[in-house]
Amino acid sequence: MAESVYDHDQIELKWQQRWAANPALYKADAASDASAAPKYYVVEMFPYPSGRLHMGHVRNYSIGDALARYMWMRGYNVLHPIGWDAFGLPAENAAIKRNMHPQDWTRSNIQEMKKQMLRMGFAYDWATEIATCEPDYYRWNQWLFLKMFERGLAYRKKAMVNWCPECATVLANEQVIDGCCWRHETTPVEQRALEQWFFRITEYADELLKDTYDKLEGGWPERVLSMQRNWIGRSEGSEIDFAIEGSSEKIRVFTTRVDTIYGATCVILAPEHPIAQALLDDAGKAKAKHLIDARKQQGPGELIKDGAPTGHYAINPYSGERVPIWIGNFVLMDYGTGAIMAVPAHDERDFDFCTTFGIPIRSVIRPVDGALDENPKAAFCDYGITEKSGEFSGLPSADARRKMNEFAEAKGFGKAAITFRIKDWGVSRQRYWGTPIPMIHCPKCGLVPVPEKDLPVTLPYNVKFTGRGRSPLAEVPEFMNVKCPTCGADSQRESDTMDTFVDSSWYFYRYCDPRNTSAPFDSAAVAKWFPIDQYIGGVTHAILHLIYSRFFTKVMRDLGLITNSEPAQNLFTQGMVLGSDGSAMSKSKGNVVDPEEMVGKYGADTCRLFVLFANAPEKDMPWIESSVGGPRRFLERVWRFVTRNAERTADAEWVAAEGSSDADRRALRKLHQTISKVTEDFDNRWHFNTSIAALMELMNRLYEDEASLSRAALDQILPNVTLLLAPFAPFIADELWEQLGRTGPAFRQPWPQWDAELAKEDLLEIPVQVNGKLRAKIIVPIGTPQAELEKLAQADAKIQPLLEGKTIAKLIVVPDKLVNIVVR
RNA sequence: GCCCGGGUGGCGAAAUCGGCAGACGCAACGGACUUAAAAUCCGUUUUUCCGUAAGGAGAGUGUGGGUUCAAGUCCCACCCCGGGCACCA
Repeated sequence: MAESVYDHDQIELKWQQRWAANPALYKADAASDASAAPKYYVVEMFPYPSGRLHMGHVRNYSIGDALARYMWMRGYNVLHPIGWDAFGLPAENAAIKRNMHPQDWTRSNIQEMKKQMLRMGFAYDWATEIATCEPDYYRWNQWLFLKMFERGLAYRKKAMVNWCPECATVLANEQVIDGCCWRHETTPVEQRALEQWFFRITEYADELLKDTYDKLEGGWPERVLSMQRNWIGRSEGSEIDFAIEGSSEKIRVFTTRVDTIYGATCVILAPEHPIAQALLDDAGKAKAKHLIDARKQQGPGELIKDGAPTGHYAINPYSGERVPIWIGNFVLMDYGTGAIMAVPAHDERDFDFCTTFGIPIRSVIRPVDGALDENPKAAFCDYGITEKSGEFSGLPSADARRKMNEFAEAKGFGKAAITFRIKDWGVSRQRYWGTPIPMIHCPKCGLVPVPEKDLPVTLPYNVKFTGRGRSPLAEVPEFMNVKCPTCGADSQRESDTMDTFVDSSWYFYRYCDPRNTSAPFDSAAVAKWFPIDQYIGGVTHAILHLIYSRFFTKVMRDLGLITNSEPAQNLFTQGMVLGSDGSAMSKSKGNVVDPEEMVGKYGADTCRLFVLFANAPEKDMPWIESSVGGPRRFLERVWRFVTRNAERTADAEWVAAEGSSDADRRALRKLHQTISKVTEDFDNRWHFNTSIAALMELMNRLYEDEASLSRAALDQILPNVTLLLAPFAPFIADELWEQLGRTGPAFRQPWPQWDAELAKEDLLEIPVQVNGKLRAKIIVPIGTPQAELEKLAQADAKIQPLLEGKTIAKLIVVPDKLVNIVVR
């Protein structure tokens, strides 16, 4: 075979067809006897089927694919599935804006994206493909919902939603832009209270937090863990009851600084607090409503503190003091108890609020080594020593907190308490394109779950999408009208659908048993594959998806469905792909690059190599298309080298060089060093940019000595180069493999082994420093002993003059590394 | 404000455990090949100064200090950029 031209289209289309003809190619081995290969379960976060693959996907899936192929070559039994996160708002927006049915739109997008993925050559087992919008998947969302309802983990309560008065509809958070509706940019969004469904994730808050330390540390990126810990936001403090003067009701406040309670000069309620609503007159209620709506419209960080007195008073249970009760916009209803005691002397926010409204400031904590500041200009928030605190005076903050908690408990007006920042997960969406919540509202029996045998509750197809009014499902009588399963009375279905994060919270379990019609999955099938060995996705999901799926795992464990407590042993978060302007690629910025264009021009192999070569995968990747020539030229060089050397025998020049063992030695040494380098990159840190750089170095070396390489050396070099390339550029690898006369897919060959002896350099260049400055280099055999290095370094022609007339104070010799002579 | 990342040539980046800073690639320039161009192959490319040259001397990883024989790497303080959270009591 002679050198030929690298024609990516011809090669890649040929292999795409061959692979498609063999669907078992990327199938995991179902056999589970002890002698079988060890399992490896690698999952990349499944995409939302927008219709087009974007560069972020290409990056994510190229990383995962390289890993999957490598693990196959290392002899593992690899499960590498893919699916579609197919429910969601964009489908509905498309319906409103372009009059396309969400289901048709979604299904055709899936077909389109699947085509693109096949073109990229990703090694997925398509037999496991799932789409969350199909009833055979979402029925198990409903089934899990019912199980959670049975256990009290799914419940209903009133909650605020964004409401656009113009559309007369509920808006998702992402449809609210600067406090206004996405379709009416001058209409402020209002807050309305609706009965909605929640998952009791707070029940698992402690375990979710604890396992970030006990189970995930080491396997998950530290920054993801720290984001989750902040999100869970565990906080130790006290709950204290303030009696309301002239009422039997009490206001319960949460504070982390009960030691400052003698400095409390008012109690502040969230405007929506039920007690506030009871205490306020009509004018006060109007003010409260104003505070609530205004808060939503203000961007984060710019809320100006506002509030009003209720005209009522509360009694400090420690001091017996009478303090005014206020409402304040900075007090959050859904954190703690929705009420605080304001201690302006020792809390910045309270200081701010109280100075605005002329509420007194009283210091009760002094610095450990200072005096009490009676007229503070700012809040003193550090721990210190209590003063003016009755019987608790003179104690360090920590002791005061403990004693005061004990006191409150003994007297029955309070206790030590732990509060979490994380809230129960609101799963109701007033939307069409999601999983119907399997509940029935019966006028007689109340809330009745849909019996399991009636699942799935399927989405009706004929629905009008006006973008107005309540949930679209509520307008479909055939869907809504149903007999109560308990008493048979005319009833209404729940018209809300589930948050799409429900779909993605357990999809990787379904992959293990994707066509099961009698359960979400077979427990034994899951036990075989879980936990996921490697989960890969964007850091954008660091909190929501990754905490919800951890929650689901714990719930499913407690339901007896699975035995693992965490879904993924290892998590890898890749960086974003940035546009040429350095900001995230987005349609609105117009800096999006379509992978398909690039694949057309350069081929999928080049495209994959390009995204992996640009930089380390966990870092954000700036998009500089002009550098794509590098990876492309590299593949061309590999192609030419392998094709023209595959059968080279009768070349006179070459025959003459047959004895040239130096070239062989150098080439083989580089080959084995490269195998070692690429293997280490896979095993330790996935810096594929350096793996590919190493392959490029190898090619450069091979070109240099090409004419002198022996047949024997080439017979070792050519197949190994091909195999080293296989995880990154599967098309060219399979083609070259075939051209080398081999059979079977390249990614199923054993991964090349390196020979440490062959990889070893025999001569080393050792830098010689004088006083830390590089002055000379000596060439020595590897392993030259310390004494010998000392002698050689001092004898060097460049070093000697520098030593003349000086005394050697110190001689540092690191064998095979460097010599440093310290002179005086 | 708090919590994470990060700052290295004209550009993307390497430097994995404190040991030769700039591997690999892009762009640029030069050479070979060619009637010519493209492609390809080979070479140069951090920077300043001295030298006709071979070569030599110095500086250099955001800034300022420190530890060390030796610092991009460790410590302290600060500046800038990106991301997350943001009145969480």
